[in-house]
Amino acid sequence: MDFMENKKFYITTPIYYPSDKLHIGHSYTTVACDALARFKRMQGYDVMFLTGTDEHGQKIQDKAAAKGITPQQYVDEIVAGIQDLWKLMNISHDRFVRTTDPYHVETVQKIFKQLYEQGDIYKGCYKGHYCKPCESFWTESQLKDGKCPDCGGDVYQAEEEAYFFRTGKYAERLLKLYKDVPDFIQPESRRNEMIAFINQGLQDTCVSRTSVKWGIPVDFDPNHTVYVWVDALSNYISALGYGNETYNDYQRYWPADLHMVGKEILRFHTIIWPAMLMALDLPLPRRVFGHGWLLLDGGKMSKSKGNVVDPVVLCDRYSVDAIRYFLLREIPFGNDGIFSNEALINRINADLANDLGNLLSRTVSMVEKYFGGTIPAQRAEGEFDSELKELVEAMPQKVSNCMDKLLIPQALAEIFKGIQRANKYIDETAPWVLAKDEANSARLAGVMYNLCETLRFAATLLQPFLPDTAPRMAAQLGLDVSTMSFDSLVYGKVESYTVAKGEVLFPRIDAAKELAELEAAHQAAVAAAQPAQPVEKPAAAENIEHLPEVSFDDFCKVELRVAKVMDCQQLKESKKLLLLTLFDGEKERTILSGIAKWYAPADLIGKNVGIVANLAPRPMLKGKYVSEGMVMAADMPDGGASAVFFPDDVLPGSAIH
RNA sequence: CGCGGGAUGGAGCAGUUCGGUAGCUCGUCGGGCUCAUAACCCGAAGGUCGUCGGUUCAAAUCCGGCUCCCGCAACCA
Repeated sequence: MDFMENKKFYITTPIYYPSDKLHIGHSYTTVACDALARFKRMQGYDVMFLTGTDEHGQKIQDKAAAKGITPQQYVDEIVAGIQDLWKLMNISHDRFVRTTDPYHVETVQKIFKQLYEQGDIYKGCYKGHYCKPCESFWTESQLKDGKCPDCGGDVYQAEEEAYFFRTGKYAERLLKLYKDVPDFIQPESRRNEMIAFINQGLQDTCVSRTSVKWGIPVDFDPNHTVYVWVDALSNYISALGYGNETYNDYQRYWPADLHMVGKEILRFHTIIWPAMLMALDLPLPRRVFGHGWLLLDGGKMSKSKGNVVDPVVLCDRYSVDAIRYFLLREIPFGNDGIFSNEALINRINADLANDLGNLLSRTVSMVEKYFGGTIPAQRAEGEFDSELKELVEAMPQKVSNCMDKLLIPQALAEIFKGIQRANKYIDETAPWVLAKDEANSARLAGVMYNLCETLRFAATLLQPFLPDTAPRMAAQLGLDVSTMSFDSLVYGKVESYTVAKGEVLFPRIDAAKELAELEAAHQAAVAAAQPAQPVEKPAAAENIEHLPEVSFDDFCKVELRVAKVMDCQQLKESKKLLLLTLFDGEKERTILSGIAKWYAPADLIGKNVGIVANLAPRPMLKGKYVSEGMVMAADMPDGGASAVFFPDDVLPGSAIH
């Protein structure tokens, strides 16, 4: 066992972008990493668990400006909230890197300079289109009809001088990497996607901006700031002290054993990041895992469905460990999982309350009742023992194997198999029958001992997943938490137990009542949104983004008019678009509107809607149609749209101001 | 023919590589037990494995056609 001591394990979460509060999805990623980190620590690994925040960029610059504070003030505030959340959720990160930390800045500047000097970064001219929300530059060919291919939002012409990283140069080596190290990208299905992406032709990556002020300056060319990739991805080594003197752990921990990322950023971690490291001639991370997303009931996040997705609210209501358990147990390996209050309550009741909590409760009660709290040394074996014992003894290795393969839900399932087997064992041995005859005392003691051993194994193995609960179990079992290491999982190692009944581990939730309460809260919210007598402050749209002020003259350049929908068709070529024929007071015009998901043609025909009348006509669907304007609609919280209607007595062509 | 994923008892999923009694969790119903958090244990009902056809002694599994759903992409000015 001693030679294990020097093995290290370096695991990272993505660094989160602090433009808004984090949601339950971020919690999922971080909790998964935390469980892995804690598990490895328990196994005696020298663990470095890194998380942090990616704090630069146009979006944050804008948000701060809108609030009238500096970007630094803005991110400081949000980052404090993130750190509070991790504290609440018992995240055991060893280090928290912020890309605004001076040491990180120093490292990024050094890396940038080195790559430039050796020719992997070159200066070019970017004749591109920039999308603010996505913080992305797009080439002409990438643009979709002049729109951002990611979000479909506005892009504006940006002809700026920029530095580029020669990603394309490393295409072959990347493909070879995927081939030589099959585990590099996980789950495996995603590897093929990355290969396909590279085979489409890798373009060089733009790595600087002159238009964004809130970023790390390129020290040898101060007009430029470093753009996201070199800045953000470098956190994984800057936080170890690579390129700076603040830390000195690079030799000890690099390369990373696991970069855990969401599937949406897997590409950057499996292409740009390794390419950068190749250019720097540094070792490559061993594994990048792209996990699935936590989807909400019905596919999309929707407050109207009564889903509470704020992790703080959930933790307050159901306890941190309950949420941790749900996240780790419910999301299948590499796939998306569904979050619903019902599933959450179900999991808590079925697994944590009924199986685990109740097993501890009934075991401790019996030891107190039959033996005054201490199991006597005189113990007899009997029928059913071997099956339970074998299962429990095999548990640590099975759990460990699952964790190595990142099968976290299965790892938990293995532990709960033991718990369920112990519940059955109680039924089989019927201790209450044994207790009736003093002659059975030794056998009864044996049964209690086996139950306590099972619970000890379970508590020990659950520590990484349920860091609050495991010590509470230990306390009731009379165990010292500090002795509960992975190595201590030898059946029979603990000689005896003196238990002490404690409070219920996980109170059972009355599902019907709870769901009714949530529904009531939802109804109340709906009622509040109705125009009550005094208008109450309604729930508001989230993440309101402001645009720069415009002059009245500029506003007048936009021609808003009422038009009547004469005809409307669902297009075969598109699921999202409706083809509208509108009478604008003078003539009929055609507009394609992306509201097909929310309106049937019959909902619209004959109605008066608001349109933007002087928008430049745009060819759509490969030029098959030309859209001459835009139908006004409000964004809905569920991602839908609500069109602007006018009463029938408003005449088509009427101007809107 | 844009790329990919999926369709299995009421719900959520496994099984499909290398054909051969269709399995798990939750829910439902019945029974048992009383140590325990109305918990636990056992049993039952419930599926022509999306559809049509092919190969085969035998197909959820292999082959082909089709339908529907979900991402992404085309695109929601």
